[in-house]
Amino acid sequence: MRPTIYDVAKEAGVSIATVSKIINHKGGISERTKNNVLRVMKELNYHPNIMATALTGKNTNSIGLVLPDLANPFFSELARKIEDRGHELGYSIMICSTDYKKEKELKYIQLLKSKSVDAIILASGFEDEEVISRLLKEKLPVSIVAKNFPSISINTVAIDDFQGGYIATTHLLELGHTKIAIIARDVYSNRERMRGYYQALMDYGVDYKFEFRFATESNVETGTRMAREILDSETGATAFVACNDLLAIGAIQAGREKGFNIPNDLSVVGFDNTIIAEVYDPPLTTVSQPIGDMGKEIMDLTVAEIAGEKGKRKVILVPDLIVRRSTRIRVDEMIDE
Amino acid sequence: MRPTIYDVAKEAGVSIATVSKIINHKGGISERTKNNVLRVMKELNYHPNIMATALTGKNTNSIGLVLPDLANPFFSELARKIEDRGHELGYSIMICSTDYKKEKELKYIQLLKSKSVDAIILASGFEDEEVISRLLKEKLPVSIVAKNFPSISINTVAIDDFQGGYIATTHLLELGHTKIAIIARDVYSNRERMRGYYQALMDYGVDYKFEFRFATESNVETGTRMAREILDSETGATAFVACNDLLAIGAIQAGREKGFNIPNDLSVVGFDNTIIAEVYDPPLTTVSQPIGDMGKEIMDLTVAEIAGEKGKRKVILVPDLIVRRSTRIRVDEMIDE
DNA sequence: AAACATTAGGTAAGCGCTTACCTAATGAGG
DNA sequence: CCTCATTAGGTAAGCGCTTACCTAATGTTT
Repeated sequence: MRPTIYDVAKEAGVSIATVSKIINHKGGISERTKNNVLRVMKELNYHPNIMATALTGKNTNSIGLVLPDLANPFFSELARKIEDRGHELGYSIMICSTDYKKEKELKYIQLLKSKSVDAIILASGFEDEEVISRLLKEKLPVSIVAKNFPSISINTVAIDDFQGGYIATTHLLELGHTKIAIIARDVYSNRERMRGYYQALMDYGVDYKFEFRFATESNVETGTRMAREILDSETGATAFVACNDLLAIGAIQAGREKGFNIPNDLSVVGFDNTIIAEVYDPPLTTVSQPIGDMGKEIMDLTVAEIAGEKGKRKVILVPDLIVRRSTRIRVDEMIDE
Repeated sequence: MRPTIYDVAKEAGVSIATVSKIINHKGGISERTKNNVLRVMKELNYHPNIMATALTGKNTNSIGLVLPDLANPFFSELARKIEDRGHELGYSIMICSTDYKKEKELKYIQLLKSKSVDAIILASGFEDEEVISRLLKEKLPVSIVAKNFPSISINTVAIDDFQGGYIATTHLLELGHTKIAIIARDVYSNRERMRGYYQALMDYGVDYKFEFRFATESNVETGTRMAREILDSETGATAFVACNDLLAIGAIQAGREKGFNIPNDLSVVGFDNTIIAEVYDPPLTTVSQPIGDMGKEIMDLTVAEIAGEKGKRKVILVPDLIVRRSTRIRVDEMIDE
């Protein structure tokens, strides 16, 4: 069996209280005794039983992370950063993937609570504010990353989606495009990006309308399907802003189906700057969410809240446009003809 | 505060023992009492405190997963499957990324032990058998996925890497290639794949030699660098088998640098069939590890071991060649000239 | 109807740890 | 040399739960 505090106490010839005080760095113990006990702990390879510690009201040093899909590169990169910062700070992470299903969100939150995690980090997803606000009623610290609920007071790290949509669109606008379509899902962040997109269009005085429909999923096929519809329509498009890299790749594929060269005949900007954007051919121009910073920040905020620091904060990071080779100055159609 | 078993007992007018027996489906309780207690539990929204349960020697229903890098698509896809199957079976997963560092492996294993996980799943990595065999000394169930230690008796799910290397190479051979180079890292699985590669070359009687060096990392740049060296060398190559998709993409990029068309002038087969292979242009011909099956199998094996089923098993899955568009029949150089 | 088996439920110890409170020993102040 | 702080360490209760063992009240058997 694993050694317990009793084994250490007996071996060191002291009481368990003394051992406990040493473990917890409480005072009132002489250097001599302390060193001796420490030595015995080493010898026995003693490690406190976290369950027992947690039972007495202390923390479990574990944090739950609830996200839509761990297999999605954006979330796995984010999870990795959160994990790293968590470990630095002494916390382990339990990950749950919800597939954007409300019932799973509820189920996993319940599960994490019953595991006595010290806090829960919610990443994106969670269209339903009720889930959140119910959760907030309890004393359990909760924070949100990669998504912003403007109306809820909760530790948050997110990017400015509006600005992301704005800079993506502006980039295309400055390249001379006017027929710029957008592919987005019906979720908060995407809607914000669309607002940025419309704003940019307005600011540049371009009046482009196309028959917009929300994408239902975040994958390549959906992107292809959506882009194909737009390309086939009356209005057409010479550029796309896609609300994530997978959709962007779908759009590129739709363009290629039609024999377009990317970026010469069709420009596409993605979103998220996942490894896929980097690796794709052509490498994607994309709006980069600073995943590393987000992960670190949210972990720091969360741990601060666990530690009892009360002020809630919202950290809005600014997205960055990474210009690669999927976008290009628009060659005027007239010249071609 | 969260309600405890005492609250439920008092509210239902029974003793805590009765409540406990109901929770654990032990007999000796009348339907009437049982239903009443169940009702009270609902009302109070009671959930047993897992820490307390674990303290009395029962399981924590959590499993540690130690893998090299959660941000790597292969591992995040695998982790997702493991997570899903784990949740189905009632287990939560704690993930730790080691970056292939032995010290982190040790550290995280220790951490997971102190968290009282019911079992640990080791995914790939772990070049050092000693880490494993030391771990096996303890009663804690340990299993390995995506890697095989032939000499150690331990629950294992892996693919037949030798065969994977063999079919990748054979595919290229049958397309008429003879100058087939391989890009691999110095880890067990890659070495096995190389064995398969050499075997295939032998079986087809081709005698191609190039100056082989191990890749030091698994990323696109490294792949590019390795491929460039080979392409620039005296011997050259018309095809590559790369030991993962990222390296494969690197090789393709090296080819393109030289003005090669893929697959016309250079064929490349990857390994792992991650989302990147699917999404890349051209889509990668790659050896597919059945990630879903691996995840499910390893979880099942692990849970069986927790449940006390003793027979250890090694499940070797067969890899599958997914032919896409990064490989092509070799057009004879003579014709070109 | 006596003797016993069954059934339903309760009592209390113990899992490994923290902590409020207690005690003994040492040293300082007068 | 006595009193009182101070310091080093110990005692024991309690965190929420499980479980071996016990008791009381039924039902069965002859």
